[in-house]
Amino acid sequence: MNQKLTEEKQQEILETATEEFGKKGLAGASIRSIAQTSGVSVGVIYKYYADKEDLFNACVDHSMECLARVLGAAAEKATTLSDMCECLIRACISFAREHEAYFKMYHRITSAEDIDSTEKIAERIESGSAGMYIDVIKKARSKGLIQKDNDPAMLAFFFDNLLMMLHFSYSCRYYKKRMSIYLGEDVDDERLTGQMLKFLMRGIS
Amino acid sequence: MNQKLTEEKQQEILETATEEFGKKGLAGASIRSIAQTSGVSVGVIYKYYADKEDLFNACVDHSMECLARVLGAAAEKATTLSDMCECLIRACISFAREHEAYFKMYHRITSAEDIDSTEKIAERIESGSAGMYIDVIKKARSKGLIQKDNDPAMLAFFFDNLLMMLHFSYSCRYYKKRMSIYLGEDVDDERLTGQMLKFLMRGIS
Amino acid sequence: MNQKLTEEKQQEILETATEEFGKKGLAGASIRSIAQTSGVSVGVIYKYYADKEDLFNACVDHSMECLARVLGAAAEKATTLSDMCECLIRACISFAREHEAYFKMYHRITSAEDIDSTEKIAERIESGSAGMYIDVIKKARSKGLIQKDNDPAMLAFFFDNLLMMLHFSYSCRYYKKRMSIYLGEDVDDERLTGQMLKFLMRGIS
Amino acid sequence: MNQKLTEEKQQEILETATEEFGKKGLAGASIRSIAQTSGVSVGVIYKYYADKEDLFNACVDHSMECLARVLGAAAEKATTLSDMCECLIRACISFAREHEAYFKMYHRITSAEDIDSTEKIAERIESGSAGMYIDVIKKARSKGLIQKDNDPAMLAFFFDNLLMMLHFSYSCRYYKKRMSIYLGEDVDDERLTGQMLKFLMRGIS
DNA sequence: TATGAATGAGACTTCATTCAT
DNA sequence: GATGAATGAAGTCTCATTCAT
Repeated sequence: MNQKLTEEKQQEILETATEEFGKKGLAGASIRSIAQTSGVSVGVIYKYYADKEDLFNACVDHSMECLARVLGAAAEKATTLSDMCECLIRACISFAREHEAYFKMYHRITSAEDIDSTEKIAERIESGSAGMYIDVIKKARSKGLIQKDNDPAMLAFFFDNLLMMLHFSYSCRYYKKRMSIYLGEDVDDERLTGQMLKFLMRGIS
Repeated sequence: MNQKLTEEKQQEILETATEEFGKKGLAGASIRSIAQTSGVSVGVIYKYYADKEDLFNACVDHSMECLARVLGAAAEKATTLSDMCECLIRACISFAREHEAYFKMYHRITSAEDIDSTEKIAERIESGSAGMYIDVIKKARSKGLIQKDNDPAMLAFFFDNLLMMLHFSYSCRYYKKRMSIYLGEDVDDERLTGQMLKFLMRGIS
Repeated sequence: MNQKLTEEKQQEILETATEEFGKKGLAGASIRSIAQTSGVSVGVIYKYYADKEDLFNACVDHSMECLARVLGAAAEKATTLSDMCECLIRACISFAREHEAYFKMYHRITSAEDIDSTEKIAERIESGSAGMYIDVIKKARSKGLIQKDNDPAMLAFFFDNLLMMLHFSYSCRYYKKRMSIYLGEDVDDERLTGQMLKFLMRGIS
Repeated sequence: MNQKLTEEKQQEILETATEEFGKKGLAGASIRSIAQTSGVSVGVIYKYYADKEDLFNACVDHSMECLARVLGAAAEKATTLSDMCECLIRACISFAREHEAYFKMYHRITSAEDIDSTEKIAERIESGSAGMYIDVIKKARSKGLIQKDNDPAMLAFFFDNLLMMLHFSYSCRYYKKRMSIYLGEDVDDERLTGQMLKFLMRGIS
């Protein structure tokens, strides 16, 4: 079996690791467990990644790329502010449902308190969407759709805050439970989308 | 050095542990490090807490009690919906600034994916505020301040979502950085409070 | 309660400790547990005994004194060899039944492999009975009750070996079970005494 | 140094551990010390054994197998009762001299007072020889070599008791010293064998 | 090149012993 | 003198990382 790792195997390692890190965090995850679940030897992981943290970072990158791709696509195909919001909400919900692991990973990143690169990672992940949201809102404001006394950056911030809580609510155990406390056990996605959209659009404009 | 532990020393252990757990999580934190930072021996921690997890839980309880006390007080002294929102926002910001550790701890709780008690903890922590927010909003709706087609539970959910992101933005490294990307390096609390209040009140009513 | 320990309390500590050491051995026993069971503080034990080993030794001494007293008394009141054997067998059985702890302690002593004083303790404990048994047998031999080609020391050795196995069989878990494998669950002491006496007397003479 | 453990190294661990457990007991023995003495890392021991107790049990099994093999062989090649006794005595002495550690281990087992499996272990170890000895004696009795008023089980019990004391006297420190008190410093094995055989055969028949 | 056994630092935890009260 | 909380060395065990095969 001394064959080079296939591309798929590498992906599998990454997915498995993302799952494990998302579930147990950097400290709690076990390299051996990741290797076993992926069906590779421990050694091979160290051929591709310098150490545990390196693998963790790779998982972060992988998750964030996927996430950005999906949300970016959702935002692009929209024409109006309202449209964009709706697309993003829907994308969030369906993607979070399907790819819990990525959002769990995202949540892990947000709790990295003792890693030096936290700020750099935040910069890398958040700048894009922040800029985009602010731009869209600025344009809407210049069109008179938004009152002048509202700060576009603030609005974008609040908007993204709601979006973040939304995807965590659909992917992380604690937030799932919390949502069920507020909205009951079986949330009607369609209804939630409608209510959130209304809340958002009223809040922005 | 065999002096009985003073009440303060016990508090110090709890605070130090909260800090460490907030920073590194349950798995990443080290009892020895907590003991050293608190200036006590390792053994004494096991006099007061059965094991690492027990200490972790004590930190959770301690943090959540403080948090509930402060936010509860803020909510109680308000009379109108708008008042309550403002008080809560202000309380959030000032408390998060002063007690980062408690909110970091809160954030740790929300990332517990592999602990069976996660749902129970969520229940314990979130039920109170959820009920209260929903009640207040229901009353406002029955007074005609809120349109009938809005679901009070949804509104409360969105409201609390914004509040959560607010305190994390003032206490957790990642979220701090993220806020600065949106709002610049030195956020004007007063201005943020005003903008958020407006956003919120428009969204709700 | 700052009163001097009564004589009874001291005895209680000794008995409790003997029980614990007999059950768990020197390494496995816990000073705190002994203190708690005796109803005294840990500190007081260290007033009377320098350390754990010192307490262990005191328990050894205590057990061996009791044992020697009982067996000595049994041997003394006998006049003939056969009489002495019977008295010793009976004393062994009844004493082992009533004072398991002392014999467990005895068994612990025999398994002390890494203590320097093992040989000294053996000397102290075994010399007396060895001398006595050999003397009695020598006398019997000079009376012509025993054939000349038998070595009194050897006979005494075999005799005491059987006696040791007898008391362990009545006090230690392993040996109890072992005896039940040979003799069935409920051993008839009277019958055992009779058979052993016959075996012994035949063997000796 | 990351060489795969050879079969011999594994045996060495087992032997070293047997030695250490025999000397200090389960509680007193140290895994680290066993590892060091064996010249392996601590971790490797946990590769082969789940925990300390598992290693202890492996040592018990190993010792008992060896012991059973040797004594079994000794018993088998004998044809008469007297022959068997002589063979067993000789096997006991020479094996105990050469493999003190196994008998120390045996002695440890007999002092396990607080382990629930004590009875099961006793069953496993003692049943075989008990059955065999009783059988042999029954046959001898049916041939008229033994008087009818003797209980074969009792005789077998006394016989094995003497055998046990014999091997402990040749392997355990305390019993070694005790034997020297009875028989002098340098015991003549040949003479002891002869005397014991006579004592035994007289006692039985 | 892939493997996975071996390594050993370091984690949690216990408990004999001390000593301020 | 008695107490029992505090100490901290030492134990068991885990797991990231290495490296001979």
